[in-house]
Amino acid sequence: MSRSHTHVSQEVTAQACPLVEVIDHVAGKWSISILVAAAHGPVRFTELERSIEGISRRMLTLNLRRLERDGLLTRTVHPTVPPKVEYNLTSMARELHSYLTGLVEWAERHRGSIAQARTAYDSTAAATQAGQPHP
Amino acid sequence: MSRSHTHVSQEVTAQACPLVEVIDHVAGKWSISILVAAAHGPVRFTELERSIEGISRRMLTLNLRRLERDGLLTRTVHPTVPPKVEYNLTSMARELHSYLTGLVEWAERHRGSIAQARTAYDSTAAATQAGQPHP
DNA sequence: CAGTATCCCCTTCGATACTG
DNA sequence: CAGTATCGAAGGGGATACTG
Repeated sequence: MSRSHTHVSQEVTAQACPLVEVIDHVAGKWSISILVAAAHGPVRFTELERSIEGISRRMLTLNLRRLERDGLLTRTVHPTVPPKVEYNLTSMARELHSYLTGLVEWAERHRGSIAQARTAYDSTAAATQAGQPHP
Repeated sequence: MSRSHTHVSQEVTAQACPLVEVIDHVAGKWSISILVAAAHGPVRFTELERSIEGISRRMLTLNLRRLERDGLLTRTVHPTVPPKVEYNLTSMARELHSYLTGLVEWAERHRGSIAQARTAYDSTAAATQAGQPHP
């Protein structure tokens, strides 16, 4: 996304770091899963990989790096063999955590209603214009 | 190791509406902007288009449809000329709204710290491996 | 164990143009 | 006003293979 017209003069941090981008990083589906999964304490790479259903190693790494860069996660490497890397939430991220769990709990509570809403919407669309992708 | 093993995944994904997908729809950057912008009352298409900085008409339409399909927005067409379409949050979405504003306020509060964290991270990486992230 | 690197598909998104 | 249609560029994301 490129800024089309911006109030360029004053807040440099706002320029370097648009709100929408922060939200995008923090509220992406993998970010949320990672932050929630990492909240209960130091967590290792493979733990995350196993506990987050459907994430690939690549996506996990990418998101981990981005969250670390944004100051939401700390990454601690223990110079042992085999290597051991632990991730923790920063205090900033711990503050975020309650909103995220609120969101996740909301999603759990309403998952059923949403599924129903979709079915209803799809059948309405089918009745209206009789052109649905094959079931 | 199944302590803190979340029971939300396996059998639920068998259903049509995985949790991660719900979260993705509801917490995407445009979805959040739209839901927050639509919270204060009936809002029209062009109002949204103008109030959400950086969104394209296409993205607005796509996200609006998806939110409507998921049962988070109602779309009311007034058969006048010129046409008038109003969007409202459903009660389900109104419940979501507090978490979303919490998130947005968090992002506003910490935008500066995040920008700093990025700068720090980037200079550390540059010092460590003399290789900048791809421009 | 904890990643990187590479290939490649497929979705996302912006730009633009057209319509009821 | 409130969309829909189409195109082409960008990059998200999976599969796989390799490394310190």
